[in-house]
Amino acid sequence: MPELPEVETVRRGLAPVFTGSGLERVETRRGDLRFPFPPRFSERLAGRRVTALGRRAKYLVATLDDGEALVMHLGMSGSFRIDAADPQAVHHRAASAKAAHDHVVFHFAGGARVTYNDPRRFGFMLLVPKAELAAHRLLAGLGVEPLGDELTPERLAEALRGRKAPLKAALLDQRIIAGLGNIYVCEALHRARLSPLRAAGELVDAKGGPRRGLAGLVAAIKQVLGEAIEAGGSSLRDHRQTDGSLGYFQHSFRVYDREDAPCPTPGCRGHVARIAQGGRSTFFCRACQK
DNA sequence: CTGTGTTCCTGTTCGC
DNA sequence: TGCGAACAGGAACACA
Repeated sequence: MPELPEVETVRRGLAPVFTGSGLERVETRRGDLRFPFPPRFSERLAGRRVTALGRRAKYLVATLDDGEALVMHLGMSGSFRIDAADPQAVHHRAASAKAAHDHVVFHFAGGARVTYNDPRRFGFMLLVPKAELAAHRLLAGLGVEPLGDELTPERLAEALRGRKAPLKAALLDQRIIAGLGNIYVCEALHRARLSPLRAAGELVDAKGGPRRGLAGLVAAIKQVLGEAIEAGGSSLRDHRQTDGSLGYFQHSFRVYDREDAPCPTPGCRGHVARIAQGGRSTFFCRACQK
């Protein structure tokens, strides 16, 4: 379930392993995921050390000691599994492993392994020279990171000015805010009490500044992502979990996948509706989201 | 430039 | 129980 909080959770879980020992060997079990693997992928990684594991939007970026960067995207169904060098962990893994869609295995010098599994193969891996990262076609157009200081009501107003697309579509657009997906857009709009159907530009005043409501949206986005990361972090502490996709936060969804449930907004008597926007499900409350 | 629809792929769930 | 249809967390790309 890789939106920003899930990718960040994965990053935190993988970082100690990736930056611990050098890469001894990397196996690919097929020639491509969404895209073909880069030429000589395994050879270019073997013997390298990962100096840092970062994240940009929903991309994981492993910086290598030779000036390249391994960029990884989980698509819709990608997940990583850690098999520690610890024999007990290996033993447990043997009982629960399902290797059907294991496409890449990273073998580290200390004996640890990290396996990338992706049934739908919408994920991909790239090798990009560090100096060209910012200009890479997949990363160059990305909008602001929603966590941290860059995302402000003023900045968002600038990006939404004149937009006729519905708020739902605008927030899913990675060129505006980088890292939101279907779940967290629904959740943030509900918390901000804004309708996903509203034209995005309506939240911007004539001078291009933020209207009332935009500050609330920014706060809701940061809040829901922050809470999700906290919850995801607590579930990833258990590395024996074979499927990195469960996270405790799914139990905290207020509207996502809750069609017909009573609206959780205090005092609201509405129910969660489900509509399609751009071919994807939107969950919201018509009564309190305006 | 902006907005919308299609497409990649497999697994799971739902209605008959 | 079986079986086809609908749907799933993303986003590049084509096109009006």
